[in-house]
Amino acid sequence: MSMTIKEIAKLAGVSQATVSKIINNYDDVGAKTKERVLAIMKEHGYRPSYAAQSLAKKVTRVIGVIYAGKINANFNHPFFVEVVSAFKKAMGLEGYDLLFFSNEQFHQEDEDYLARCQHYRVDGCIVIGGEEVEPSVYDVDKSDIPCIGVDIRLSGPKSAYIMTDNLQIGTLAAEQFYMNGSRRLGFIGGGSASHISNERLEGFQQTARSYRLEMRKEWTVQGDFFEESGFEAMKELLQNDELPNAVFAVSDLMAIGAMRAVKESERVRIEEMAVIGCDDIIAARHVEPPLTTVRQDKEKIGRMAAYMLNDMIHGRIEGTGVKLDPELIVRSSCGSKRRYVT
Amino acid sequence: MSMTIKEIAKLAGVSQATVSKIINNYDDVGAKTKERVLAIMKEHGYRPSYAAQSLAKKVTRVIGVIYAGKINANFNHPFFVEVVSAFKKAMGLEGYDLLFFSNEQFHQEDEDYLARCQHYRVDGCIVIGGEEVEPSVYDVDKSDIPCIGVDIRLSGPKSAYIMTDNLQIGTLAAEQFYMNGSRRLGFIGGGSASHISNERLEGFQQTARSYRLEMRKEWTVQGDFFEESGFEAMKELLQNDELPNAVFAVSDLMAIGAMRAVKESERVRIEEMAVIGCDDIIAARHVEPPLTTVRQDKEKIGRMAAYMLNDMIHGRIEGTGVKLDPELIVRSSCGSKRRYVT
DNA sequence: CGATAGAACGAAAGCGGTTTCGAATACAAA
DNA sequence: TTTGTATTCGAAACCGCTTTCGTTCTATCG
Repeated sequence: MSMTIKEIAKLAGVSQATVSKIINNYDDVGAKTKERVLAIMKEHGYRPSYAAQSLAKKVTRVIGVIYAGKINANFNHPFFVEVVSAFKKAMGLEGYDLLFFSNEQFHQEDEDYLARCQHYRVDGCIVIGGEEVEPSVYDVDKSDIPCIGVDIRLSGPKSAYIMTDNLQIGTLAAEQFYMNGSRRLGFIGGGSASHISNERLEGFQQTARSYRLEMRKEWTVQGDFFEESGFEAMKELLQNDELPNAVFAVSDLMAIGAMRAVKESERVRIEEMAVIGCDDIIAARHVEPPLTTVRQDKEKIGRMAAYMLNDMIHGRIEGTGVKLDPELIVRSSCGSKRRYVT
Repeated sequence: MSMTIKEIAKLAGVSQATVSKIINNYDDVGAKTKERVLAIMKEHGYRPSYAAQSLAKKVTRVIGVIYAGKINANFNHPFFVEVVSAFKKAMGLEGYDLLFFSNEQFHQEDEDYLARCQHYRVDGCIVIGGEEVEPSVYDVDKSDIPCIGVDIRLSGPKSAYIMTDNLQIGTLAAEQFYMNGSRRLGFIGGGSASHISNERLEGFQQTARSYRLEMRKEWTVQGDFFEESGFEAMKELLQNDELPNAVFAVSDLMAIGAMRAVKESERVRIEEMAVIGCDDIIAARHVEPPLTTVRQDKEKIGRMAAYMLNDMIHGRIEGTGVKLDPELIVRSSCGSKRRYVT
């Protein structure tokens, strides 16, 4: 077992209080005493108990990380990996560690994540993705711990959110199809319960309409943001008598799966089906053909989430919502050099 | 602020002890009392303080996650993402949450990760990758907290490690090159200080030698496991007067970068350069040409790491080392259908 | 009816720290 | 020498919860 502060104190012939002051850099400790105690601490590899400290100080220096919803948030989804990675780095600079809650036995018991956050008394928390249409269990408003949502709209005085502007995402995709000469547009969504997917669809539809591009409802199918679902979705799409000549998938993973389905089908060649994805994950540029995609600045999202959360923790800002601009990355899966038959 | 157990006790007209017993499911509290207290707790959204609990109980139910070394361990490296994801899931099933330590301000202060683990009094910890040749700072042996290393050999009574058999990895790659008809072999490593990279090289060399395949030392270059370094490494390789006709990179990311370099060069076409990677990350099958790779079972590594750690925590096993078998996945970047000129 | 064994509950001593505030000591100025 | 002012230190209360152990109360039995 680890040593306690009391033992160190005894060893050094001083009081607990003095040792504690040394740990916390108080300035009312003599230089020689300090040195001596420090030496003893080092010699015995003493580390103060975090639990005891945070109990006494009422501060944890820990941020809770919550993967919300069943829809699309996931520890190993490339989009979130990048976001969380940037978030982790930025929070680390501020001295925070990250606590990832297990969600495996979550649904057994009727406790929600926020309860876990309260339980741990984390200084703040980040909720990752998964906004669903039905009212969510994340009753953030009642909580008084600072919370930032990524791809999920959290409201309340101590909560904020950040996401890419989803309407714009849809718009950019549709515009590119127009420029590319595609006239018949399909859509692969992330589930009809997913808010962000629906908003992208909305932007996509609006723009398609204004350019007089054709969209049929049988050309709109839903997946779950992951690759396999994109593959299945495209297979389903290819069942139709008449086909679109372009498809926008709301995630690169699904777009990649969709392209695979096209390649495997004998009905249509990949050159005849323009594809646009969303996110610009690393794999996007490596697939064949390289994937045109609506890029989200994952690094920035993570970093800003950290800044905003940090500000909220220190009472510097009130809860707000931020939307970032997406950026179209044109590659040959829907390059402007190619022309498609209308 | 959250309520305390004392307030709940007062509200319910019972003692602290009774409330605590209810929280911890003791069986010496009356049914009616229990019900009443439970109702009050729910009504006020009471959650016991984790810090206070773990201080009193001396148990944390938290596992520390450490990304070790500067070489290759990284939060967003696809290999580790998969491993940690599986680990997280398995530990979650056991009721553990994961604490990710920030390493951003780590090197400023002279404290090592294990100290952080001790500080938090985590029940166990997992150290991810980054084994280096020089003696590491992870003085695990001195620590008494259960530790499992992934891709890093931890020793000591309370520590174990798990990794894929690196010699075999090298062997499989070389054998495939032989079967494929490649006779001149290049190698892209993960840094000469990386143990796992060096072992793969060793297996590769041994097998190459036994098949009498040619390896020149100028055909062996070092990267850092990430894509850009593979790109640079291949560019460097291509400077040579004479070239290999096959290259084994110790990570898929580097292999992908290397293929990109080949494609961009006018000196040699991608069809003339067989490439094998390692890991079998998701992108491997999607690049063009699809990447032949030595697969590591990332899911299994993560899962087994969890089991082993769990066993160690409960004193069921002593520290050991486990090596898993790799598996060759043949795709067209080095498929057996193609033949290379010797 | 008294004795007795459970059942139900509470007092109090930790767990390992922090922090306030007063005491003791040192040193400078008067 | 006396007084005043820093400087250095420690006693003790507290943070919120767990757990032991003893006490009280109730129900059952001879």
